[in-house]
Parts: sequence; structure tokens; C-alpha cells
Amino acid sequence: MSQTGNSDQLASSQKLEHILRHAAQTFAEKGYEGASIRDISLSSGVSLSGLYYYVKSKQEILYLIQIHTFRTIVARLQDSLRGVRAPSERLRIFVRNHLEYFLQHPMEMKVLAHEDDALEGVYRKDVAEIKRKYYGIVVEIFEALRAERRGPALNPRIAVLSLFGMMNWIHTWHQPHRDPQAEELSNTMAEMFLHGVMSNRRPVSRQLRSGRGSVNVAARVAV
Amino acid sequence: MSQTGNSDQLASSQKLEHILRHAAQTFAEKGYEGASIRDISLSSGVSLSGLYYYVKSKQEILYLIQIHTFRTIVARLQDSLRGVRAPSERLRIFVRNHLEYFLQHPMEMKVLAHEDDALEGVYRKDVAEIKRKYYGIVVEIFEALRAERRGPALNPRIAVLSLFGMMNWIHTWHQPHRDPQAEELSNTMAEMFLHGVMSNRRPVSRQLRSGRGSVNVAARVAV
DNA sequence: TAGACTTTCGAACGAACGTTCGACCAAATC
DNA sequence: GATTTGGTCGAACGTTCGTTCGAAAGTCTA
Repeated sequence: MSQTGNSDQLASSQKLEHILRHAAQTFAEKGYEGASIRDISLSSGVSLSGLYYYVKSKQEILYLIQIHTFRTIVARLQDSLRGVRAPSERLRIFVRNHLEYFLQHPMEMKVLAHEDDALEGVYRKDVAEIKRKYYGIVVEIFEALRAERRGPALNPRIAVLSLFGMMNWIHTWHQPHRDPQAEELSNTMAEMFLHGVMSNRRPVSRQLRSGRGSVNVAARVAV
Repeated sequence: MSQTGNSDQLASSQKLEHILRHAAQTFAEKGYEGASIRDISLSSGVSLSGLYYYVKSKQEILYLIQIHTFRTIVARLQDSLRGVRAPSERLRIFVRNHLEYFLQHPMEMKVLAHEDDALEGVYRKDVAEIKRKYYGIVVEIFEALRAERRGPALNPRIAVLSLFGMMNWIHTWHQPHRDPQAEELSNTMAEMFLHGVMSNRRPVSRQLRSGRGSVNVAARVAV
């Protein structure tokens, strides 16, 4: 499989994007360490040494993919959030935004989720910063949600990171032809999270673990 | 792995375990592709070529770590589940079992979560089989839960994989000195899931994005 | 003590790695 | 027509990779 056909005539910055697209796919398939520059050369149709005209190192390729993806997601989120006040709706928009991008750019998102700590030095700091910002937006939404609904004092860190877990784990199982698309998936996960986090914290039923054989009666609670 | 256990093989198999422990740590730190056999040699104290007396290849090291970890988790789960009938309690036990092992063996679990598709051929099939079994147990629990409580027709695959996502994502953020331990963590996540999945599926509140054509009326629901 | 079996490891293999270098070429500028 | 500029690439660099091999050391029985 050579190039997509028109890479001869691409402007310089477009060619860089072309390279990054194929690099993301290669990283997603083989992992950052498992993928070689030669693999990227092959899949993008640019010669091995030719890549180094556009890029300083393998690390920089990964950096460019990650930083571009995060910036796009955050920008879109802030845009979609503008003018929406209701915390639960803001949370739904966040989930929708995340999963929409996720399923539209599965390769990039897999690289984001999977190559978390492959970067070093300045690259790493840079990506960590925007990731922190993204995380901060969601924590704010959650705190507003809790304040409004007087929900239980659930650790926001745990709650938000659990939500990220639900969403980011998708790359390990989602099959486009089998599983729901972004809209249904985000509805499901958002409602799951909202109900899970906002109901009163009484256990659905309770049993203490004692020894092995102890059987206890489950208290039935309507939820 | 014969259990007949004469003392020579015992010492030998202990050394294999020693190697696998250090290998898991190395894989967790650098990833499967990023870690070299020389790294494992260095961290385990066994010479480079000496490793090949205990193990056939780098792939086999990864395989042995994964298969052993999965087998242990499944065995423990089946043991803990024995005699417990109530679906919600069974789900709580599953979450607890998973997270307890997770936080007690973070390196192995990180390797499980992270090096999902690094194996090939027979190794891969073997691990996929027990993973499928583990997944199946949880789906059964979920179906029982839904049958009992007449919960909403939530896609079991999505629900269960979301729960796995919550739990397995932990390896990216959990700091032992900062975050809750297994008990509190599993309580939180189990209740979150149970409430999230078992409440009636009406949205907490509803608003459609203004951009597109069709607009739904928001129904406000107290939770 | 001799011989057989298990365990260990230094040294080396060929292959693959990320990166560099200088030659090349087409198009634009002088 | 000569020179510069932006882009491209084959060939090679030094290093590291997974794996092998034969020798040696340790342990056990006879």
C-alpha cells in the first residue's frame, strides 16, 4: 500500500499532517516502542530519511500527535460548552465530545490512551499540562453538579477518573460494526455516570464479609 | 507445571517465579517492546543467557505473566463467589476481588491491561480464552442482576465493559499514598455501577444541542 | 573417583533500530 | 545561465536487540 495518491503535490504542512496520520495508525497498531521509523516510512510513503525533513525525532512524532489531539479536543469541548449552564447537561456534552472524537479518530485516541508515559522531558511536560487542563474542566463540571444536587461527598478525583476510565477503555473493545456509535454510547455512559454518582449513597444491598460460610440476607432497596 | 513437586524442581520453579516477578516490573515500567531481555536480566540478577534456561523466548515471559495472573484472579473470584446468591452481592465481590488483586499486584495488572495485544499465535489464543471466561462470569452476574431487579434493557456488553474500564484504568492514576485502598475503592465503584445501571433509565434532565434540526423537550426528573 | 545431570554464563551472531550525511533534483530568483 | 531554495532519498553510522552455543561450575548417585 503506497500513499493515498496525491502526496506528491501536498503543501509542506499538509504533508506533515499526512505523515502524522500514518504515524498514529502505526503507533496504534504496534505501540510506540514496537513501531519503527521504517514502519512509518513505509505506511506513509515517505522515505526513511525524508521523514527527518519534517520531524526532528521519533519522540517528536509522538509529541505532535498527542498535543494536536488534546488541543483539538479541549478546543471543541470549550466551544460546545459555551452558553450551557446546567451541570448535568455540561457533563453530557463532555462525554459526547470525548466519545465523538474518540470514535472518529480511534488511532489517535489509542495512542493518547496507550502511550501515556512514552514521552520524556519537555515533550512530556507539555502534554501533561494540557491533559491537566482537560481533567480540570471535568472536575469543575462535577463539582458544580454535586453542589447543585447536593449529592453525596463522593471523592471527585475518583468519580472523574472512573468516568475517564469507562470512556478511554473503549479502545480495547469497540467494534464499529457491532457496538453502538458515539451518540448512543455517550448517552448510555453519561446517564450511567449521572445516576451512579448522584443517587443517595446507600448501598443497594449490604453484606459484610466475615468468614467463608456466612450467608446473609440481602436488604432490598428500591432505587 | 507439574504439581508433583520434588525439591529440585521446587527450587527451580521458585527461580522462575523470581524472574517473572522482575520481568513484570520491567514490562510495567517500560512496556513490553520497550523492555529488553537485558533489562530483565539486570533487574532479576540472572545473566542474559541464563534466562533462556527457564524460558523459551521473550514472548513466553509475557505469556507466563499474563496466564498466571488471570488464572489466579479467576480462581480467587470463583472461590469468593461460592455460596453467594444475591446478584448485587456477587457483583460487589467481583469488584472487590479485581481491585484487591489489582492493588496488590500493580505491576502484573499493568502488564495485563497494557500489553493486551503484544502476544501472538498460541500464546494469544490461550490468554484470550481465559480472559473470555473471566468476562463471561461478570456478564452472567450482570444478567442475573438485571433479571432480579427488572432493570432497564441496558446492553450488557456496554455495561460490563464500562465497569472493566473504570477498574482497569486505575493503573494510570492510582497513587497508594494518596488514593483510597482496595476496600474503599471497590465500595465506591461497585455502588456507582449498581446505582448507575439499575436506576430507571430516564435521563436526569434532558436538553438537546441547539445546532441541529430536531429538538426534544427536556423532561425534568428528580433523583 | 568417575560419570551424568542440572544450572549458569561470557561471548558472539545476524538483524533491526534511530539518526545522519551528502548527493541529488525541480522550481524560483537573480 | 548561474545560484539559491525547498524537498527528497540511498547509503551508511554506531548501537541495541533477541537469541544461541559451548564451556564451565555445581550437585547427585554409584
